[in-house]
Amino acid sequence: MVKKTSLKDLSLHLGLSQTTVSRGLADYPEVSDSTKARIRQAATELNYAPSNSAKKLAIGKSLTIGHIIALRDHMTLNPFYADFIAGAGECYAQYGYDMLISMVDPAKELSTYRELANSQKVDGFVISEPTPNDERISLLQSLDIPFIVHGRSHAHQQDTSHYHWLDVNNKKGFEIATNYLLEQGHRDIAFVNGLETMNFALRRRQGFEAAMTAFNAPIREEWLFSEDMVEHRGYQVAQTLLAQDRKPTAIICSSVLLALGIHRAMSVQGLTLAKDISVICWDDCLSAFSDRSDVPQFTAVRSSIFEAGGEVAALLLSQIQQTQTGFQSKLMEARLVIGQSTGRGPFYGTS
Amino acid sequence: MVKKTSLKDLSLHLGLSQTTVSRGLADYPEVSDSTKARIRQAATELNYAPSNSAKKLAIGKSLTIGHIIALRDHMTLNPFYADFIAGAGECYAQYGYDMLISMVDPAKELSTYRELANSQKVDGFVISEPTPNDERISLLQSLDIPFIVHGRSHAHQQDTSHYHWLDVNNKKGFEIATNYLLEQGHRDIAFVNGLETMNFALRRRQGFEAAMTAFNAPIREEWLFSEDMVEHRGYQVAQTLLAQDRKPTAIICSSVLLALGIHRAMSVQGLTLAKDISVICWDDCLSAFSDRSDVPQFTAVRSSIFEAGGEVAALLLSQIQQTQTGFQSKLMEARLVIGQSTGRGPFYGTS
DNA sequence: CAAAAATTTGAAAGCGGTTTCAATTTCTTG
DNA sequence: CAAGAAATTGAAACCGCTTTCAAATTTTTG
Repeated sequence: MVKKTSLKDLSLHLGLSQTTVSRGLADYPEVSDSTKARIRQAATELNYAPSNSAKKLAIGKSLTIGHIIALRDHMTLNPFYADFIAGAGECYAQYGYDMLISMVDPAKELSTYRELANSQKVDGFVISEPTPNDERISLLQSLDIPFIVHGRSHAHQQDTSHYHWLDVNNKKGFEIATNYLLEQGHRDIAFVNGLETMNFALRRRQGFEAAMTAFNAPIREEWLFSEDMVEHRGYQVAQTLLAQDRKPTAIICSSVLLALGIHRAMSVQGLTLAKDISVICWDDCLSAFSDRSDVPQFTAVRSSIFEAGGEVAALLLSQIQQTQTGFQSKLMEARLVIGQSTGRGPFYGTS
Repeated sequence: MVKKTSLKDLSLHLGLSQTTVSRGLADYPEVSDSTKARIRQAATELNYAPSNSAKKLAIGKSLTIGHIIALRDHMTLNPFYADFIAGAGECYAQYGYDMLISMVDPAKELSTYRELANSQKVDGFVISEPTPNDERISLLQSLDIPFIVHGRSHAHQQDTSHYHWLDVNNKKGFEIATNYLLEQGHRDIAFVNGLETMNFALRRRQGFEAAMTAFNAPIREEWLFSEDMVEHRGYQVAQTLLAQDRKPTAIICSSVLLALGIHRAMSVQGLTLAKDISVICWDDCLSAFSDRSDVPQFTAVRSSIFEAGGEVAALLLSQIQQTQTGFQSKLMEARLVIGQSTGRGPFYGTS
């Protein structure tokens, strides 16, 4: 391997001081345009590339954001998280930041945060999937390192002034969806939620219940589900629902995968989407699952998790770069997109 | 924020030289046990954490592996890649390495490799989804930086001595699968492959054809498909197949998503897996799609892409750490796991 | 017990940038 | 044209760690 050219080499070659060369490359105003030009040319000629670690050491920052992922018993990255990271990564690249991803044993999760922060490997963190009363939040607060949470932690719910977050309006999203079904004449609506240990699922349920209650539509306990959001579970839940005497005329569910499973169960029974049962799902716009057709298969409440990743990153970076910034958190709105999976219900035009 | 304790602070506090403290912390043999103990205690007391960038600068390595992901028109991370990364990340963590993920515009892909290598942000790269005659390979070779390819690039096919790779035996995997179907008495076998612009898909096709030919079973052109591996495409292809007069008795396909789509199309027509049509798919054991039941839904050729990620990482690290290592590439074998989607065909027991 | 060997410790020179503060050169202006 | 202002450039300190080479101390040995 050829010896790398350092700033010193470059300055020697140019007959300038390291100072000037450094400034020239960083486009400082006090360097004359002519020398800047010379410097730049020499830099490309000698194929100069600044050493990252030297720079980091000098400026005392890492220009790196950390994402720590706890791998619970080899359960790997879920596809939601992958999209989220992709969105964030795109933003980092734009601002010249790097993304450090650390896969760790859950037992070592907290110590990894501590280590990355102390060794200054990262300038900030993104926390995903906050749990109720998340320990990571208090840890990072005590370490006094910038971070942002994607979603909200229960405990800190009322007092949001203590940490930055970005969340999507889960409640409103499903409130709108439920209202749409109600307006279309549905009353018997089943709700297949994600696991309600997670904050977003709770909020979605609140949205559903708020809409139903406001409309005076009955909520049937046996039509409420809190499931792992995978195809298989959707299939099973739908089987259960379809085996009952009284079947719902509409189902609202928390993920496209669940919707696919529900659809499969319907197909097996010869039932058709929209005509027999209307289905609305929450769609995180995952690249892997989106059908790119003009009229989407499923009517859905959409909120791109990729975009969310980008927003989270942008918020965090602005927090890091500005010395004194006002408190910034952000609630994104999801939007209802009508697809082919919903139709009119028996009470259409009644109200 | 409290001022971080540096090595100097620590040595001053201990009344020792930085040299000794540094050695003590790194567990060098020439430091006496008693001083080591003192050093360690003081380190924890003062909450000392070494600066990463200082270390990197001193040793001239980054202890970081780069994964560069080109985001083609906002198409985000595919779930395969996410699992792969998770596997690799776990390995890196074990060896004290970090993983740097860079999402870039495809136009900037090559320059990003160059920049990361030159600025010494990374000590090596993992290349995924090699294309025929991949430019990245020649670039990294010329940059003289360690790297490993997951999969193989066409051009370098015969001459594999030029770069390290890890691949799964795609050909043999589907050869075995096809043989299984043939033994079970199937002859009319359709093949729904991934896009055959990709090397792995080509190899799978070779496996299919080899088995069919060896068995003297006819290959029907109109039963060969090369598709995007998404649920929707599986559905459509199956619809086409099921609309023909002569239907296959078995379908072999390149992904679980395709299999799900095929299954959906069958359900719509009232057809049952195994009984009416047998389906075998390639299963990358993605955490998101695996059904955790004892008897899996689909008979499949399995090869964990998570594991592959780990192996790739391990191979690369050993390459980096050993000064002089023999050439190491690795071919992993996939294994056939019988599930509920296959049954006997019309020619069972004939041969 | 002195000399040689082994064990510990330390001073100082990097690693490759950034940045402060001073020095030099060039440009204005009375 | 000399003096002051403005524009450029540079010397050297510093970021925090590793490592070479020398020095000091302790142990072993004849």
